[in-house]
Amino acid sequence: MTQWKTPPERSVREKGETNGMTRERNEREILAAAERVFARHGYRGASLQDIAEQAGLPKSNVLYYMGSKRGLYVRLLERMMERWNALLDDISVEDDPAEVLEAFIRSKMQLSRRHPEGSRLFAAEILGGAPFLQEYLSGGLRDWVQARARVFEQWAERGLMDPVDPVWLIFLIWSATQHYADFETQVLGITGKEELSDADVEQITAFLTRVILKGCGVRPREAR
Amino acid sequence: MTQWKTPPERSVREKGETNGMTRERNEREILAAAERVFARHGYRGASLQDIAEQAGLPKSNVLYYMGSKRGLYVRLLERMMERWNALLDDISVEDDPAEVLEAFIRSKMQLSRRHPEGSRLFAAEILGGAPFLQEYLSGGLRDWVQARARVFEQWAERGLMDPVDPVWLIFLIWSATQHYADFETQVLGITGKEELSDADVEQITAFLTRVILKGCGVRPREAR
DNA sequence: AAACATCCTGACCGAATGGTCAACAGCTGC
DNA sequence: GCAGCTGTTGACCATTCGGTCAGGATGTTT
Repeated sequence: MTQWKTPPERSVREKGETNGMTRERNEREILAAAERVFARHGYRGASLQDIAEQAGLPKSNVLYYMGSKRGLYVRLLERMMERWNALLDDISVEDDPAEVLEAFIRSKMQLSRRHPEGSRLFAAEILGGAPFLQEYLSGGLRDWVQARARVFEQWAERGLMDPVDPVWLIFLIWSATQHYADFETQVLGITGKEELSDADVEQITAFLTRVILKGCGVRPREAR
Repeated sequence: MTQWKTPPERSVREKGETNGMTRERNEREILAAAERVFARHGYRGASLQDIAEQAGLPKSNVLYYMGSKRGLYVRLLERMMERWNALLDDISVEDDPAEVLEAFIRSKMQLSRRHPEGSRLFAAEILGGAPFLQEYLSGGLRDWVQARARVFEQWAERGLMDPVDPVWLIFLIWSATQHYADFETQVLGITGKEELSDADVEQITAFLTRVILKGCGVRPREAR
């Protein structure tokens, strides 16, 4: 006969909660905890035990909701890709380069700031050779980059900016903004700050905008 | 009585090799394999079994040389820090900003290119909250950054460059160059290349130098 | 050739891993 | 009030983890 422990003192579900509410709350809690753990330790290094503890649930419950470690991870990646795809969705040659570039830098910076764990999760996936995202990188994201690169080139032809390689420019903006999420620990350690305030972020955004726009010969609107 | 397997077909050591040679060769092999695996999967996600297989040795042998997983990891980090510290070792206010910034960008780019695994290992450590490097970040590296920031500020005072925040400038250069090691998978996926050639790297270096120097108002020597 | 140090490695260990399952509890619709 | 989903969870499993160790193999020294 199996020896059972004493029954649990309390269920995780709040007393008056409906089923749907419980699911929603627990899933949210699990996804948040998992994003932290996967971002910090990568796919292999993350453990369901750790995720479960941070979500305040038993490990079995995490598997009940998410099915498997792999499924949970993929779901997090997809959520992050959606956020990314919403960025700078429509630009055209008719737009003002200064406005578009500043909007790009600003919204990318906000993505890093609003979802630092997601940004780091993405970074960890790439560092590990992007086993789950390779298709996306050479597919959807590639098209995204190429389309915007085209617009940059046309701006250059019209003399609105220097004829720099547009793909390297996109990578430059990407890396500079991504850095503040991925390397937050380093930035804080070196600056001696405890956290980056809204004012800090605004200052960094202004710095990046100024240097990058000037660096590729884009004149701010009012200067034309 | 313990049941022994058939004796090994061949020892790892080559037949005529002296002891010292063996140690050197095996340690080199282990460090290279470990750098790859730690970079890809982070500290927790890396397994000694995996490292041992990639080094072509039994797991016990890895532990014989390196003592422990932790020790191996720390040794790799220290090796990478040495490489980093050798960068841009001495600059002064009297130097030419254009020369120094270009040298900084170029040497940092080469570090990413020559030691991509080491760069990624470093990135993974930071992503994980820098449990082994926190002290270094808020100590030695902080001083390194502050010292160079001082010089940048003095250049700005002398009108040799725009009065931009020097720390954000260092981070910009850092992130832009680091990106090509850490996100190599992404860069290759998006550009559709199989690998970055020397010519590609030269082109990127020139692009970054041009944009960043122009962006913070540094005139190349010949233009003064 | 004997004595000694270094090198090598399979067997083994306790702990932790992702995942399954059966038993139970609570809300929901009839 | 009762049947049937939905939610909950401890026990359990095979595998892998980092690490230890004994004992054999090889190289070096005398």
